[in-house]
Amino acid sequence: MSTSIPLPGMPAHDRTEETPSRRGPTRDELLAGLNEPQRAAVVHEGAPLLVVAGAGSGKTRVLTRRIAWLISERKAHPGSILAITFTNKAAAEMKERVEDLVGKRARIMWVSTFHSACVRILRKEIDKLGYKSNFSIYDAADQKRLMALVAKDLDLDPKRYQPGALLHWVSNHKNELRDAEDATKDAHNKLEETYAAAYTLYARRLREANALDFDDLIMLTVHLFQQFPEVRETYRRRFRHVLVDEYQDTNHAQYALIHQLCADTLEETTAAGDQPTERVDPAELMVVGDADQSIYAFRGANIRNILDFEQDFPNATSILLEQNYRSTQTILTAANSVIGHNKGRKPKKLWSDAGDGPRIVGYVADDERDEARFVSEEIDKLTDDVGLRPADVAIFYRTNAQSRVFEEVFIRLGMPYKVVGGVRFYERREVRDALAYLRMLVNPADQVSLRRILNTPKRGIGDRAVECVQALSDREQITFWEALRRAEDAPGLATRSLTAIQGFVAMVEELQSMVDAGERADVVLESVLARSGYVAELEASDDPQDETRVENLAELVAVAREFSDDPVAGPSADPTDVDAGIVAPGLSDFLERVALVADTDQIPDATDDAGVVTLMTLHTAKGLEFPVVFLTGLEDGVFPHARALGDQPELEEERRLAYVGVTRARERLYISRAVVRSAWGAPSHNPGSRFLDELPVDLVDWRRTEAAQTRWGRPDLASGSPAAARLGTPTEAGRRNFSSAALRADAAARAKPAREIPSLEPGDRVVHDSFGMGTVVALEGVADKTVASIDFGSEGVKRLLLRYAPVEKL
DNA sequence: GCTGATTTCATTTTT
DNA sequence: TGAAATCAGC
Repeated sequence: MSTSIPLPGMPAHDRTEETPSRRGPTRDELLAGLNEPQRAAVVHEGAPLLVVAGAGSGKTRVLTRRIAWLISERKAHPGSILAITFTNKAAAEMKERVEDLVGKRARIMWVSTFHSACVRILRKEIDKLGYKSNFSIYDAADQKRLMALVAKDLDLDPKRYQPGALLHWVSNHKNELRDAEDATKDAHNKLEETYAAAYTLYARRLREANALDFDDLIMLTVHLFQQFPEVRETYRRRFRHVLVDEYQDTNHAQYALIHQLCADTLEETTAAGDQPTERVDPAELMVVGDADQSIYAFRGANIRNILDFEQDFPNATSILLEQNYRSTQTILTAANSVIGHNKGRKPKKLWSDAGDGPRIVGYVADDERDEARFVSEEIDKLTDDVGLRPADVAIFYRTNAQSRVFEEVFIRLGMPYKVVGGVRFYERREVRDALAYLRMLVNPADQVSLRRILNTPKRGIGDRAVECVQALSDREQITFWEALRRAEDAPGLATRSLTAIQGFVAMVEELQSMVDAGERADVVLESVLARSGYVAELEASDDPQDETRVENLAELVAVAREFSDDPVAGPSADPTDVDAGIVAPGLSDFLERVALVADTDQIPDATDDAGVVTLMTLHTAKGLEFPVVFLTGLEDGVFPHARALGDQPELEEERRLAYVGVTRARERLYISRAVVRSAWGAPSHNPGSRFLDELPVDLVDWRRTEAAQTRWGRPDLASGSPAAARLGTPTEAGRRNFSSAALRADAAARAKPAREIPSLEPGDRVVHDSFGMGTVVALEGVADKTVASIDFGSEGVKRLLLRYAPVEKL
């Protein structure tokens, strides 16, 4: 396999096709409509550059114009540009926009996600690390299954060591570039030793399966560069310009990768070695991001990367983009005010010259259904009075589960909507099954996929048979697949099972010969579905769910067909791959695309779904904007989430999430909460979100407050009763916000008379006679019926009736 | 080996 | 509340 990357300029063939009619854009065109700092970022030369881009400050514009500028003005070869985004969708958009500016030659740029870029590199180089280049890529569900197997093999108590927790731990290590060996060395207690053991076995199983998980893609690329400086230099020579979007969401491994490619001083990996590799000047680096929008710390993103950029890359400069082109000043002031409560952030104040716009509208609902009803009525009003379309409206919530109430109420009221996210297409059981078939055809060593489909549909190969085959594979040191092929050698295998296995092996081998013959992905897929009896089983079923399953599979076939038909879908789009012998997109290209591309985004396009309201979590909302935004469920325990209440860093992340939510709105922002919300069956009484207290009072027009509910029952919805409105004004409320702080104190006071019930609020530290120290997470009920959910750390979260529970406030 | 019943346990998730 | 995972019982 060809391992060297042709240098920029070497593959001349891509230029021949270029349409000479299209003259490149002029300097003025490239800089048109940019403000001063934006312009500075576009034309910046030399030292590493950090662009701190507040929400809506036009960062995508800066990125695309800069790339166009590099190509057009500074004569950079497109092949020498590496631009990293966090989603494939963003990558595709950026590529398209640059192409619009400078023409087709932009196509050979590497505009991709970290993961795609790494896969591309690893497919060429991974043999150096002892893997085969047809490696499988395991997603979260595969990882979980594999880790569950590992835990079972190690005889770990599934209560104490949950696969999810183990994986999280492993993932953290990988993100820190620490392999299983490092983890084992650093294990200082029994617990860590067990975790390290799980990591070790998990890593071994992955390797045996010739599979990488998402974290491996990055970590192994970094390891590759560290262990093979000459490979690294090849890529350093190639990429003269590196641009990274959403830099605040990079983890350590990703940072290290960038550092490998762009830093001036490389750690002394070569010093110990023999022949010093020839040094290459560092690439020009520009990173763009906004620390205030870092909301993926829970997944390993390290906000320090952006905060410490100037230390990490000496003589770096930074540019601050504060002018916002999206929202009204009211919305920005609210956003600035909320985010201002985070500590240790670099000061940044968004501003706009779009005018103040309408005030923020607040609403306190009786319960979550009432909240949904309010939202729906308000949307109706907006469409009638202001001429907005439902598509202009987005509804955000903290957790996916909250979408259900909206769906129920919207269906009843006839409000058209679309939920984005939730159970995704590629996570559906039938889709995963089908993909598992395809993956094991390409990479038979892929044990997780193989075992997933071995008995799906049911063909009489049960646990017992699997154990026998596993024993054989262990004894003979062969892969599970090899063991299946030699099943007749497996002791203790029932004849029945053996026949079933042989039938399965024959079927797979036949399908594999299709793959080897280079058959199209959709054709292979259809054969798999037919030959395996998978579709037949679903069609025979009378479960209505199975009907949609068949439809989903048809959809998957359609996706595969479209992919196979698309001449630029495969790696052949990159001329440097042509000499590697890869021509048409094949099955493995399809699998790669599927593994690395999340759902082809279902966010309604303004043009084709004009009549649909969009519902999504705050996380999915990042990067989007809507004329009208409803921020719902603003309750302590919901948003901020209960798990974050007792923890400062997590609380700050929640606050950034709130900041992201608020800044999605262009013109109108609604904030709402429910006094009572049914969570997991039992209704609970939630205090208002502390973020509500952080909004400037005069910016919010409270249509209804909690006081309105408790004192007057059904409120006047149109504009708020005079009394309620008065209570919402700063003067009457004693210049306090009408939400949590005041009301929490109120509730506590009213709860007092009963007896010695401690007056608690979420976040309070308490001590319990037998559970020890804990943090109050939530409160339900009033007076002597108050039930507190208290997190006792390792003891778990307990729900205690305060009247009896021996708890004491600290 | 397969099935219905019971039990368990619930963030966010660009890749 | 509801989905998924595990467990008896056939």
